[in-house]
Amino acid sequence: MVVSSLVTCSSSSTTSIFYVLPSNSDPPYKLLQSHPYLNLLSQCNSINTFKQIHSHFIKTGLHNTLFAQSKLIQFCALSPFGDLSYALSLFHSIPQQQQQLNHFIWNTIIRGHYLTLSPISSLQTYTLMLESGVVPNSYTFPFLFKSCAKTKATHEGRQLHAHVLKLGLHSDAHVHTSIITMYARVGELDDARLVFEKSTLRDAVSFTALITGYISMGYVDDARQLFDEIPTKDVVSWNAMVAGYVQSSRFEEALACFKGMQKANVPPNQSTMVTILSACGHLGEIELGNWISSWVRDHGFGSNIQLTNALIDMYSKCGKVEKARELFDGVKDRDAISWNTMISGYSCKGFYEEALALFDLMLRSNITPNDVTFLSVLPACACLGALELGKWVHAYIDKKLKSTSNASLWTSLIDMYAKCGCIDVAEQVFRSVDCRSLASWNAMISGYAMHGHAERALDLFSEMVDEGFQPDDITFVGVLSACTQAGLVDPGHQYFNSMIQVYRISPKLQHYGCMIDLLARAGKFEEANFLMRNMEMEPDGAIWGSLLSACRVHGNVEFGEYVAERLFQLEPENPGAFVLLSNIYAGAGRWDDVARIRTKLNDKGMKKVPGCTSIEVDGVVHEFLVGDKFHQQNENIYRMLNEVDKVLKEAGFVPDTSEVLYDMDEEWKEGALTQHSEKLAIAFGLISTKPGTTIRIVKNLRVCGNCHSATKLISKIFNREIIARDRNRFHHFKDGFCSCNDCW
DNA sequence: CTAGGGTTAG
Repeated sequence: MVVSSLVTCSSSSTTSIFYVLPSNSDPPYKLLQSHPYLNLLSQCNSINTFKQIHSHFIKTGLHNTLFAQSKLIQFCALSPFGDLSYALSLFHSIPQQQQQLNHFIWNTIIRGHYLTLSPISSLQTYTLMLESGVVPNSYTFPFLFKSCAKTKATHEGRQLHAHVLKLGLHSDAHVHTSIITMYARVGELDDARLVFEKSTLRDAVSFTALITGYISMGYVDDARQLFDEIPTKDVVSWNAMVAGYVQSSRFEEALACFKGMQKANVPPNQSTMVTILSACGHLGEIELGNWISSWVRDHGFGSNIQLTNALIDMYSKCGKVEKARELFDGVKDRDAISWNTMISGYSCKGFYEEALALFDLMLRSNITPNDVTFLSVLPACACLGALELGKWVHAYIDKKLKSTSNASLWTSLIDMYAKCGCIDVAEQVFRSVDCRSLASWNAMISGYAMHGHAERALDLFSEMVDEGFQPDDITFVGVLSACTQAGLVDPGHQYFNSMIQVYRISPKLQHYGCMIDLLARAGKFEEANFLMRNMEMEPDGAIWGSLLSACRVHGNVEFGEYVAERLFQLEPENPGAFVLLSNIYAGAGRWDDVARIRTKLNDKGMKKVPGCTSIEVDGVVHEFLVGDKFHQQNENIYRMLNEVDKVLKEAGFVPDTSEVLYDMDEEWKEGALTQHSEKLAIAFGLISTKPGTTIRIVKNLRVCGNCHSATKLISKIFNREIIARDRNRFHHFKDGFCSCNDCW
């Protein structure tokens, strides 16, 4: 509709290009500008105050002057305290004859529509303006072009461009630049360049408009070439270039550009610093970050919310999360970005409980969360196993953010459900997503893999390929780990080879890691060793660790000693390697060696990472450490533990004590085993949920053989499904069996 | 009396 009316108006306007000379009876502007009531308007900060001022205008007869009317309309249409519909009713109360005399009012209404996020109404107002016989001037066009840019109205933009040429306004600097910006923003770079090159107007502003276009399309190097041609670069052109590098993740170059700016003696401003802080965060450049922090303080920008948000982001990305929180707490008027930045800071650095606590505070403070919020909250739910909260977020997204077609959000939901043990719900979400992204396929495949559903993972991989998706390196991490979890040696080899030969993906350390783990678990230590020696990179701690753990399963003391020695060299501070080796010795009954390792550990002052299991009950996450006695319900939990042990004993359960680190007497070992964190969490689950309810727990370490056997029996005797996530994968315990088939 | 280019969270 806009298109056709523009076309008709454009032809009619060609026949009527003449300017109506102002012939109204307004007093001279100077006289009115100093009128006390007009000064009142500039200080007005609410619509009620405005109405009072308006009534004064009426009482004094001032409202009959076109100038006063235009000022009233200006306030209503443009002020954040204004009201566009009020502006429109004022506008319509002006007789058409009078309207025709005044460009200012039309231009203001067009701008008002643009500001109230209704750019189409701007264009419609423009057509009304033409129909009324008013000839647009150079002030009319910039906001029209901005409106076209915002709605990607390329066709309308071209027509407006034609109008500008017919009216001879193309040599006006403002109009000229806004045309370049329009073409650049709708993605018509060639046209933007053409307009730029045809004109002799080549100042920093028009250059920067074009440069920004190139940057937004990802052509940063072309942008740089243009940038170097700018005769005198001002602060905005420098800012655009610096931001260009940041937006394309070229952070070092952003900092280099910033140095160039300082060398050129162009003082940075707040925009510069916001952008540079982002680069500092990504690079971990805390020193420059600190310097900017002082700059902000010294320039009196301490209460600038954008700068403070950028500082919060920089500090948390550099690992100074507490410093970030201090800044956050000091902000008076936090905006949504402040909250999201802080949550994100916690979540990215692994402070999941803090992230969720802040999210809770955010909701209590009546701040509306958005998709960015949930992209931090969902991974925290996933890692903590906070399923109830995750479900709440899902419902919220369904209700309020359904229109947000943010693909990452659905991927995060799939990942959250998978990691919280609900693989079937993860699948439902996956199936319900309209526009599946590569990431969502990857999340689903990895989800199946960590639940030990190798077949479903591999089927999904085929389905994905059939639908024309090109798998990436992350896809193959999922596929290969599915093979590893299920012990599928031959298929594992086949996928590994097809990754390299068919999909031309060069294997990364993680892929080799899966293969080495797969071979070692199958007891094929020679093959595993061969692969490790022939890969292009050095094995990391995770690979040596998986080998060591396989040695423990297969009781391979000799190779285990060799592997442990490598691991000690690589990660001297990691107690896990000592613990595993000691377990290997214990399994072989070599208690002298167990003692030797223990002494080594003590000499180094290292402590085993304490086992920790969390369980969510009624939306609250409860954490249990080994031998924890600090829970509110401690007595009831231990009463339940005794009950569990009694029932297990009656069922003929004999604890296997070979995995205990220290060579103590057998009775003590048994005592220590009963206090493993997963058993505490399960006991708490048994007393605090209804009979028959599924119990879901998350453990920070791998589950030990003893707890694994015990949990299988508990699932049968207490008739509970128990879904346990350990460091490596999921275990679904049901009716005395586990989904991992005792292989993990 | 109005109008052109740059800014942060994922």
